[in-house]
Amino acid sequence: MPSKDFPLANIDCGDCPIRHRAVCARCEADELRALEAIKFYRTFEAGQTVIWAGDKMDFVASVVEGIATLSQTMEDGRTQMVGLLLPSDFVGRPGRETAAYDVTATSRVTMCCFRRKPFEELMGRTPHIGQRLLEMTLDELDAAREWMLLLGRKTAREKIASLLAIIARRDASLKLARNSRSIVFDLPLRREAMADYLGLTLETVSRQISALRRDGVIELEGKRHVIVPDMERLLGETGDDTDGGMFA
Amino acid sequence: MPSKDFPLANIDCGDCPIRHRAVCARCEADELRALEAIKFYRTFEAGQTVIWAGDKMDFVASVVEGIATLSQTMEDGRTQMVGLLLPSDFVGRPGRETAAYDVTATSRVTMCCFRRKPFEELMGRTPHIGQRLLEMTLDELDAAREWMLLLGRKTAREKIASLLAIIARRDASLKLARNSRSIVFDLPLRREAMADYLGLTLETVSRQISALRRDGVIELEGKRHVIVPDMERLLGETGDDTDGGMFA
DNA sequence: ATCACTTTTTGACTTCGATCAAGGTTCAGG
DNA sequence: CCTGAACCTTGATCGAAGTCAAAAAGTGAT
Repeated sequence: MPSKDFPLANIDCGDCPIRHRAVCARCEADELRALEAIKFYRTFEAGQTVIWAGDKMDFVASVVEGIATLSQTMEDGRTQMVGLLLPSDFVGRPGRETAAYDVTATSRVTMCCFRRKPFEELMGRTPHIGQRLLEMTLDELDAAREWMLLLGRKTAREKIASLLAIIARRDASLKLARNSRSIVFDLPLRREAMADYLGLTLETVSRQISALRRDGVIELEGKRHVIVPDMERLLGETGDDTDGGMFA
Repeated sequence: MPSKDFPLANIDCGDCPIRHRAVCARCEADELRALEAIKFYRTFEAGQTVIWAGDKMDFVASVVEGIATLSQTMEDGRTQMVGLLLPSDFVGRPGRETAAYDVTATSRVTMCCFRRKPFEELMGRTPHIGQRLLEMTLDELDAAREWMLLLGRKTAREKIASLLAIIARRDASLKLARNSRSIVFDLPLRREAMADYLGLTLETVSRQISALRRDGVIELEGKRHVIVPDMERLLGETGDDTDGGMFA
């Protein structure tokens, strides 16, 4: 979950890692060379598991393109998604050998990986990388806590509206499509993945999306393409404080 | 939420900040002097609000004694606890002016506060403080994600069992009370606070505690004093993976 | 275009936890 | 010891979301 100050629009990872949120910005030339030396790219197909919880993970990585999810599964199969990884998000934890969660590619995903040990050494020599990572981690913690409120206290309808609002906000590139107020975007997740994210069943997700459509809060073209005629209206359905304006 | 490697037993904040998890361990004499210069203590009575979400917060702090909670409230009054602050836990975010959550003292709480600006400067000069804070933040993120699984996918009974297990684990000092297998501890929260933590109502919390008592999973002396005759049994009720042994 | 497959929608029914409403405990202070 | 307030328990009922089942819509390969 990225911080609000680094919307996707700012990211262009074609020149990775220079533009990476985690490690760019204040890096000097020799640090960039050091990063270049330990990086490599990996691509995963849609549906492919990037790594299983408990596996040894000898790299940390940054999502360059595509969408991946972090999730936990109980023995009996119940699963809860605990993070959505969008381009520029960071995966893996310096100082930890094994992955704590399953990481799955939702679409075709390219990651820029850094070998863990050398990355940790570089972090030790370069304080601002650690500082940046701290900021990002604190942002993720805030996002996780906002999600706890959603999971613990919101109704199914509010959960769906919140998810749509979050996707709309992150998919800032499409904000101005069509004219004036309308916001248009594609759902990057299947109904089942949405359910895993929201702590619901896929049937309930489907029903609530249908209900929001019936009530005119959203329009659908196909199953994935969403049109929000009035963003304020959608935000009103989230149960969140609307003043302060996330879209201000 | 503290890391597992720093159980409460290791903490003795009488000599704060030397023994603080966040800032101790590797500090040199002059850093300790710098910390001494910017610290002050504050005490809050049970039930008192330490700080409201949105308030200006010009310090960061470490809990020395007592228990406080972090929580979010929606306009209509629904509230969700998002963190439990036990002794040695850190509150406040370097680089942020305003509090993101309500902080409330559950019991009488003493905090060791550091003025934020000088603390941030010290952090800039002393990389290992930032590193330690990153480790702690990552631990909190893991705890938050574990909590997301609980909120999204566990039944009321599993939620209660999980909370009891967590409290039992943190209250390590009392593990060996009585003989052999029994574990004994006091609940640091009222039923309503437990409900806010678990995403339930207080009635459901009460009912499920009664059910666990009826089924012999726990015994109660008064409302707060809990005896767990067989920890494995309780862990079996949490829905979590039991192998790997959190109590190993 | 057709077939096989996955994903989504919708319907009927059930269930878990919320809600509403009494009572019961515990404990501090008179 | 009594009283009031805060906290907890239990019961009856209700409703939101889960479960089970089937049909519809989309997708991709031949």
